[in-house]
Parts: sequence; structure tokens; C-alpha cells
Amino acid sequence: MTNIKDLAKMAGVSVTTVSRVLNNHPYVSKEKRNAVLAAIKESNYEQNINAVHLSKGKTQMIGVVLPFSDHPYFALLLKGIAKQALENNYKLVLFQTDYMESRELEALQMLKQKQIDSLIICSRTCEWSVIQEYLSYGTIVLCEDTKGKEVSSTFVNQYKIFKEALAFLYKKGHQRIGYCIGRKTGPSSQLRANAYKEFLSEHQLPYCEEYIIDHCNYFEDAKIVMDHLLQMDNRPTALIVTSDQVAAGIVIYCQKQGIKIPEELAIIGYHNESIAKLMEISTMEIPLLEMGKNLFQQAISKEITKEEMFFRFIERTTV
Amino acid sequence: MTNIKDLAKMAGVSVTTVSRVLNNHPYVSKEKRNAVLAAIKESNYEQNINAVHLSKGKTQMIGVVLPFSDHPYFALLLKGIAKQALENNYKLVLFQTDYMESRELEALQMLKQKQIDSLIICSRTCEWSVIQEYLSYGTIVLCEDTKGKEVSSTFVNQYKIFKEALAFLYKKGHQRIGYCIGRKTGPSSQLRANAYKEFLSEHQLPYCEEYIIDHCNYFEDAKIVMDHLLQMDNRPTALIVTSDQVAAGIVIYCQKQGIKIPEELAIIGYHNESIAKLMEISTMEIPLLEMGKNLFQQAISKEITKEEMFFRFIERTTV
DNA sequence: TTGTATGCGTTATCAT
DNA sequence: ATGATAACGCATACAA
Repeated sequence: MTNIKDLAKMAGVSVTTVSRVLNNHPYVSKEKRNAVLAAIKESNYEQNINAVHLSKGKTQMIGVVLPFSDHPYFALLLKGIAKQALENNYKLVLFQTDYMESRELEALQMLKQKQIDSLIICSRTCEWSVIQEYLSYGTIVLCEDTKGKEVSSTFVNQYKIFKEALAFLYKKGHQRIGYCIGRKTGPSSQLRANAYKEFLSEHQLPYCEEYIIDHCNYFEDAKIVMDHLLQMDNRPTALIVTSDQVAAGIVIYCQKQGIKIPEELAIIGYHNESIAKLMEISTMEIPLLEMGKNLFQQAISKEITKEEMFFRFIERTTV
Repeated sequence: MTNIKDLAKMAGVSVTTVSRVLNNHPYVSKEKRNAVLAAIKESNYEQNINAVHLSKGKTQMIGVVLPFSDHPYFALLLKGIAKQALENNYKLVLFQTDYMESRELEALQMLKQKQIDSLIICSRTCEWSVIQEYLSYGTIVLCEDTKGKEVSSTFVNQYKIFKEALAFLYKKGHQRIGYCIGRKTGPSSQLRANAYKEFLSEHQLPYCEEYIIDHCNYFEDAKIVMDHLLQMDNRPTALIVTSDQVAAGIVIYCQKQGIKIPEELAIIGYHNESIAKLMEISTMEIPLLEMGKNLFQQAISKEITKEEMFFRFIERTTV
């Protein structure tokens, strides 16, 4: 492996000069520049990027924390981030956490160790207080409403979305409304739970634990939902499902079981994933690609900003 | 930021000793070790990983090249890779190429620059000859049958899979068989095209350009397929679709259009994605998670190995 | 068991 | 415009 020193020798100049042409700095004569260029070509030279990183104290790499990459929500978010990273000449380091705190900590650790310049946490498991400790080591960006906190974030108003879905269903005459979520803990679910409880008390409806179904992430989780529903005495007439993928699964199951949608069970999905368009599932559209782009921009920006993205209810045939 | 030198001073030892306790080397007395540990705690010290990388010449990072992360095929592959990376304490750098050669070259470049120790190329765009040039800079792993070449690979026999799907359909009485692929170029499609042509000539069937539909990656691409199909005079009676996601889209479209499956159109999907189970789509199962794991292991292994994974036809209701 | 000295490959500072 | 040389922070061969 030839290095910058070798180049200097070959070209008959100093390492400084070599570094200058390598980094397109001014103040280097045409002759010397050409000499260096020739040496580079001849030696098949390549920068050792780790040395550059050490010297500069930056890596042009950004970490992305997400629970799993094979879920449309995160896959789309990631796609948006990746697109923007590419345009800005940054690399992405992926942390797939499965919602395990230890893995999120690893990512935070890498920020502290300077292996990544910033960290985008698409869905956090750690308490806010632990994330806070790492704020001084680099930019951290979250995908939730961070209110007065000292971090940038791009988010949608999960509370409002849920409220709107509930209101729509109520207006359609539904009184027994259930919902499916990915995990009970986590900031979004918290907001949804609040919205749900408020909705119930506003309309003096009873709270029914059974109506909340956890661990709904993939198509196949629809089976759990349906099994759960079918054994209930007084099952909900409508379901808010926080992922179109799961909503699609439920629709298909209902077809098999002969349960009419929306007459016997109304469904509102989330995100407006492509399956929702295809299957004509009513859904709360969330601009995931845009959010991904935004998250990335915030990751490389010096300023702390909070950007709320807009959602939109799309009425189709399942409600 | 306190560094190893500061620690040494604080603990009253040499940097070497500090380095030793940092790396859990033997030959350091309890007292000194404790002194160092205390200094670490007190100073809130953290290794600068870039310096470690430079010094060691390795980064414990592995690159992953794939066209897009929001496609079940690649998302699943990635999930398998990520799982294994985690267990082996490696980090993943993601290269989303959109099938653009320049982006694949960037990844190759990073290998050359030593930013990553190895590179896993899930789907390549570059010619083999250009990849070959980078072999000396680190381990490269491919996801295709690499025959006699000097690279490790984990793959399924795309030729055989396609042949088997065709044979099955033929046995069922189909003579006009079309197929949908993600892109016409690329190693897999080449093999499929060969299998297809051989199949046709074996059974003295006519080759019909129209029967091959390109750019089928997502649910929504099913629309293109159907539009294409519906305007044909003599459309195929069966379709091999190299992604269950697209297959699912086609099934749904057919339901809407009143086209009976499998009577009017038989369908064989690929991968046995979860949507295929749910919708009871016949499919060629491919162990993507396993392949991902395998790819990773090969990436960190010294030896060059080729591992063919087994596929399996799962007959359900669409054929 | 411990420490000294050197190397890793760059960039940045400061002369000239 | 050019070049010595000092960082950057750590690992390690070698010496003791």
C-alpha cells in the first residue's frame, strides 16, 4: 500500500503538497500538481480514510437506529434517509435494535467514540434521560415530538392522528373501537393511549382492555388479531391498525372468514403503504420518505429544529 | 476529550499499561489496573475508535450493497446479515444503489480505502471484471453462483428454480407461460432467461417477447403487469413472478377484474414472503434470512467458500 | 510486569 | 507557492 509519503518521494515534493492536491487546495503550481497526479496514477494510490478521520475528527458517517429493517414503516424511512445521505456524500451505519436497549446504547456509544458524526434514532427504546447524556458528543435526531428538549426532530402528531381516526369512526356510528399497535411502550403508543382514553371519556364509552392488541407489526400478525377478536363476546366494530401491512392482513383474513368489511368490521390503516392503495384500505397517510429526508438534513445541520409533518386521512373502502 | 495519554498521567502509569487494561491484556498488576480504571471513570474517558482503526488497519465494519432496502427480498436478506453482524460485534455500512453502478463503485472504493473490512454485494450492477480488481483490498461476498471465481458466495440455483416452476406449470397444462422480473440485466435474470428459452425449445413452444415483463418490484407494479396483460390478444395462462409482493398485487388485481385464479391465470411467486402465506400464493421458497446469515459469516471468514442454499416449491391455491 | 519509542497515514500550523 | 513538523489517539515491538 503506497501512502502519502511515498507519493511525495515519487513526485519529488513534500507531503504537504501532496495533501494539497489530494484535497484540491489552492497554492500549488501546475507542474507539481501534475507530478503528484502522475505519481498517484502510477502507484494506484488510495487514501487511507481512517487516517483522514483521525486527523479531521469526523467520519462523514451517520448512524441510523431502527428496530427492524423489514417493516415498511422503517424501510421507507430508511430509504428516504439513504437517498439524502447519498446526495450529501455521507455513509450510513445501520443499527437494527429489535427494540433492545443495549443495542441502542451501542449506537450512542459509537457517537461518543466519534465513529459517527450524528445519530438518527427512528424509534427509541432508551429513556430520554440516557439519550440526553450523549448530546454533547454529536448531533442526535429523533423521530418524535421532542417538545422543549434540546434535540432536532421530525415527527407527525401521533395524538392528533389517532384522535382524528377515532372521530371519523365515531361519526360513522362506531362505539366499540379497538386498535392494534407494534409495541405498548414507546412514545407513539403513549400518545395513542392518551388519545384513546380521552376519546372514550369524551363520549362516555367504556374502556375495554381487550380492544387493544399489541405486537402487530407484520402481515402474519393479523392472525393473532383475528384469533383474539373471534373469541370475544362483544368484539369491536372498528379497528385502527397502525400499519397498513397488518391492516391488509386483517382484510384478507376477514375475506376468508366471511366477515364483511366495512359492515361488520371497519378498518383504518396507517402510512398509506402501497398495499393500502392496492387493496383500497382507508388509511392515515404519513409522508415517510419525506420524513427520512428531513431527518437526515437535521442530522447534518448545526441548528436544532423541530419539524412537524402533515398527515392526511384517505378514505377508501374499508371504513 | 481526555485521551490515553491523559489517563496515563492521571493513573501514574505509561500509555502502554493503559492500553493493556483497555484491551484486557494480561501482565498488568491489580493496583495499576485499578488506578487506570479509576482514571477512566473519573475522566469519563472514551476511546477514539478512529485512532484504533488507523492503528489496527481494521474497522470491524462491513459494507452491504443492495439496490433498495424497502423490498422484502433485500429487507429480509439485510435482516439476516444484521442479526449476524450484531452477534459478531460488527457494524454495517449500508449502500443503497438503486442499481446504479457509480454507487456500487463507491462501496468498492470504501473497501479500498479500508473504511470497511469486507463487502457484501447482495445484487451487483458492475461487471465481474471490475469487482475483481478490488478483491485484493478485502473480502468480497456475492449473492450469486460465482462458479470458478475467487470470491465467496451464498446463492440459490436460479436456473433450477425457474426450470422447476416452468415444469410444474407445464405439467398442469400451461403452454403460454409468462414471467415478471425486477430487471432484465443482472445475473439472476440471465439465468432465468436461459432456463426459459431452454424450456420453450424443449417443448417446442414459441418465444414471445411480450410474455416477459420487466421492472416488477413492488405491489404497485402489479398494475403495469395487468395493464400489459389485458391488452394482449393471446395472453399467458400462467405467470412466474419473482417476488411474492408483486404476485400478491397481481392476485388482488385479478380479484377486482374478475379474473379467476388459477383457472384463468395461474401464478407462482418467489421467496415465500409472509404475504404469500397469508394470501395462499404458491411460491418458490428461498431461505433469505439464512442466506443473510451465511453471507455475513463468509464476509468475516478467511476462506473462500461457495454455499448453495436449497429452495422448495410450496403449492398453495394460485396454481 | 512495566515502560520507551515508533508507527499508522493524514491534516493543519507555521515558517519561509 | 512550498515544506518541515507537529498534532490526531492508539497499538505494539522491543527493551528492561
